Amino acid sequence: MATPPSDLTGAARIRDAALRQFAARGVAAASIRHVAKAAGVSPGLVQHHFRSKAGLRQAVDAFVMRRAVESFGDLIVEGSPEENARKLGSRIAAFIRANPAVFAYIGRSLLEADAPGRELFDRLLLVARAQLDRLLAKRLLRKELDLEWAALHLILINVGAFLLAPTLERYLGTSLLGDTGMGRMEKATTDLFLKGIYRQRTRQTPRR
Amino acid sequence: MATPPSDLTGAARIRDAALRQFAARGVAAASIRHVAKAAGVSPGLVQHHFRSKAGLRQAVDAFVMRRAVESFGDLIVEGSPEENARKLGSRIAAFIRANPAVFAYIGRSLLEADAPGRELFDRLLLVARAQLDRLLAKRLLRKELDLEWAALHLILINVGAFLLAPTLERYLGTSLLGDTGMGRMEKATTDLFLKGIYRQRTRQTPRR
DNA sequence: CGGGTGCCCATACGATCGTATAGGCTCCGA
DNA sequence: TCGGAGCCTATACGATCGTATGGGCACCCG
Repeated sequence: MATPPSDLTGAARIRDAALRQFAARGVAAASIRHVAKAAGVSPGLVQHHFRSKAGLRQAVDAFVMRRAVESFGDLIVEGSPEENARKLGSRIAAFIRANPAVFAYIGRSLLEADAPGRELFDRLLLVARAQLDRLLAKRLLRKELDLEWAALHLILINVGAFLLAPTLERYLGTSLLGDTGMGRMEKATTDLFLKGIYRQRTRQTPRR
Repeated sequence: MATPPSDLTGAARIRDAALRQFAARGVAAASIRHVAKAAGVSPGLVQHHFRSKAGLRQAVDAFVMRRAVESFGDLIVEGSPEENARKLGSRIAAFIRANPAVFAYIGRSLLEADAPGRELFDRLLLVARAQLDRLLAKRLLRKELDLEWAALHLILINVGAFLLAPTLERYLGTSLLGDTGMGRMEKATTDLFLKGIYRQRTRQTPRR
């Protein structure tokens, strides 16, 4: 109501409402009329600014990608594996905390394996792969690591957690977004990537 | 056309078609008319056997639950962490290979956090937790491991992979269900749980 | 032989979807 | 002053959804 400054007028308000509706209901289930009502405008205005529903989704995708790139584009690599793992983990956690709707939308979008969802996935994967490549260049990764699957694991765990957030929260008893819930997930996931789940063996590492 | 034997007449054929359609498109997006066409019957017959779409979903849920329980109830634990990780991985892989549609539907169902989805999740989690508890009793797990999140990680990676299967397959270039695709995912995931992704440090690991 | 009980199909109804179209309001420059 | 451009609303159309209803056809028991 308080007419937030510049950006949040007109199309931007619709775009934000669409992001939230898409994330909450899924792109297919969120109708233009829903989005319009959530944004407090008429359905016709949605078509006016974005030609069609596909156009609206394109705008949302572009917005999401902008946020993702500016949040993960500048990760630096230095120090021990432990430092890096924790840094990556806390960076992801911070992004989720700051952009919960954006993150939820990413998960939804990947589900619908249509063209926009695929492109979003490709670009997300590029970010993950870039980070892994930097770690690889610093020789911080296991030698036989399957790089492609490692990137997928990163995405699956984080995105998956938010796709199933309502279910997970019921199980864990706390909000996934809260400080305690987020911290716990961050630590568990970081430890998984760092050490796996099994007891450390006195490595003789018998090379296959 | 070839009039499949006994079970696959009438309602069963509709139920199977519904399972596949629900898994592929999501429950909301798969219409009764789609299901009917996939089953080769008229839309009216679907209502006749299952009163409504909710009734149809109930039938599918019951069928899926039966399959899941009979497939994971008897996991045994023995041997080294490596053995156990590989055994668990291959068991999951075998189930997925044998029941791809069932597994995909489970993922979809978890997404919709309604009552059937929640119950499915609870029972799935029970299986994962039971397996971890058995590993714990054998002292095969890291001491400070977050057991609840470890179970979630197991589910997230496997379920998530299949939720995003079409997208992943395009990226990996092979079918997730094929021998090569499945084997690669199995190995990568097992290795993640076994060793994480980072280079093994020259562990001084002073006992425990 | 006659009537009922399961399968199965065809049609219809109201709601909601995406989209097209036309009309108002405001504001600014010629 | 006035006319066009940009934002916004209202209404209408065809398609598709879930569901209700009624009618055929086969088979079986009286």
